[in-house]
Amino acid sequence: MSKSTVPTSVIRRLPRYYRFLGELENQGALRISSRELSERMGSTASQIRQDFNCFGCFGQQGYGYNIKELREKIGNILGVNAISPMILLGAGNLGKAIATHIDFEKRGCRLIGIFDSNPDVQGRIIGELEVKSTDLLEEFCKTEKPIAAVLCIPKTETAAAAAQLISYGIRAFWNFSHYDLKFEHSDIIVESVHLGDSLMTLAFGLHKITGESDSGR
Amino acid sequence: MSKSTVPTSVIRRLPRYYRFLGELENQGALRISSRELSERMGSTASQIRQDFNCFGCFGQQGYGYNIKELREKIGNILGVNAISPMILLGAGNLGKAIATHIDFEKRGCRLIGIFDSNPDVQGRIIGELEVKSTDLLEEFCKTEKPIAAVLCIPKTETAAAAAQLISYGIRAFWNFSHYDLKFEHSDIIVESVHLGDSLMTLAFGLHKITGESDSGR
DNA sequence: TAGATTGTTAATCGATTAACAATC
DNA sequence: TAGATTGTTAATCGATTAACAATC
Repeated sequence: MSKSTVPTSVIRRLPRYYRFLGELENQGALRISSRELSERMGSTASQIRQDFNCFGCFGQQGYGYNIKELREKIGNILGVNAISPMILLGAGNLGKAIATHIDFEKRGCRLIGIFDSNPDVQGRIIGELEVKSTDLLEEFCKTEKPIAAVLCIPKTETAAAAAQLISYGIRAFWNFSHYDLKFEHSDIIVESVHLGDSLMTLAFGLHKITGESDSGR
Repeated sequence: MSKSTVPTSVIRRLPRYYRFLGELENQGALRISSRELSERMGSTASQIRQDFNCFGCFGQQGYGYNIKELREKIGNILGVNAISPMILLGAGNLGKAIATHIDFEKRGCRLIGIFDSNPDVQGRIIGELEVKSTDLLEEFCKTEKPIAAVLCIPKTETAAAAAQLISYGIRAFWNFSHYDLKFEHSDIIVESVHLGDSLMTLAFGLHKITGESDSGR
């Protein structure tokens, strides 16, 4: 029975809590206080307690938090056990890397199909999946009912592909294309990873270090 | 002569402005008002004017902003012309994808070396670079003086590798490992891309859609 | 019980939005 | 000039931090 709406800022921190708690559990730790966790994670004890309280009372006064229990609860909130079937579009370098590098199962997802419009890559095996033609998408979605799609396709194709996928029942996108997906009046979920923007942010920092010479005044 | 300190929230929006302005320029548009840009980008005109004013006065009352000029100015702030030499560690699936998929040059960076500790991948060509042994790192850094490093290495190796690289003169990291790099008392720049966390955030949204059945009560 | 640490309210801080005078 | 739109200040909103009573 979660509080009405949990702020996105809190939700974005949950996977990180989950990771840190996992490590602590592996190290054999049983309990942790918000203060100690805050020191390890570089945040404040106050924020940690506030965050957890969005979902109910996980701790015990005078004791702290039970690591195993807390981790499980956060896992349940994130839905790591409610596996969602996903497909991936675009078996280029990036698509291949995502498909092989990410442990979908650990994160509440399962990759059940990979598609590419390029006949040259169709038929190749990535992980345990054979790359299929995008012509088979509609039929596949009808029978296998994936709920989300990873988009590793060029910017120019993204809008059309997303629209098509929605008509096939896809409700969420993990978007790696440089196109800014937006669906104003619908409940489609979009999680975008703009690698180019991320690198530019880094470049800005570098520029500040190095470029004390230029500066157009 | 930029204002004392620009908030990170603003800096993170700059690459996106840069992208949208690039598209407008390609479409042949000459000027744009903060209102029109806000509608295209899904933000507010107020925010756009505030953001730009962190760096000085880019527009003209009654007219709006000159697209070409504005884009150039943002590009200069981001440092897209002040090329920083970078190296990449870890030529696995992800490292290979980053090296080939990202246009570093467009974003103020140049990839000048790829390194991997695994002899099996050493010697392979990725893009235009040959994967080198990590044994050659120190010597390479001495002569080529890269300033930043992309980390596509396993979590367990990240802390040690980062410390080593800093001793070789590296000042910034584009971190794809699942390890949370932190350098409390130094001016090292870290831009982390936690793909796993990103997927989990998506999974949370999916869980909310699908999992109306369970919910611990 | 006394000490520790939570849950929760209140205070602060920063970021976003609104408003409007300045000005092209 | 009149209309449009910025630059900038003020108001609002949300998120973070501090404080402390509740309680294990």
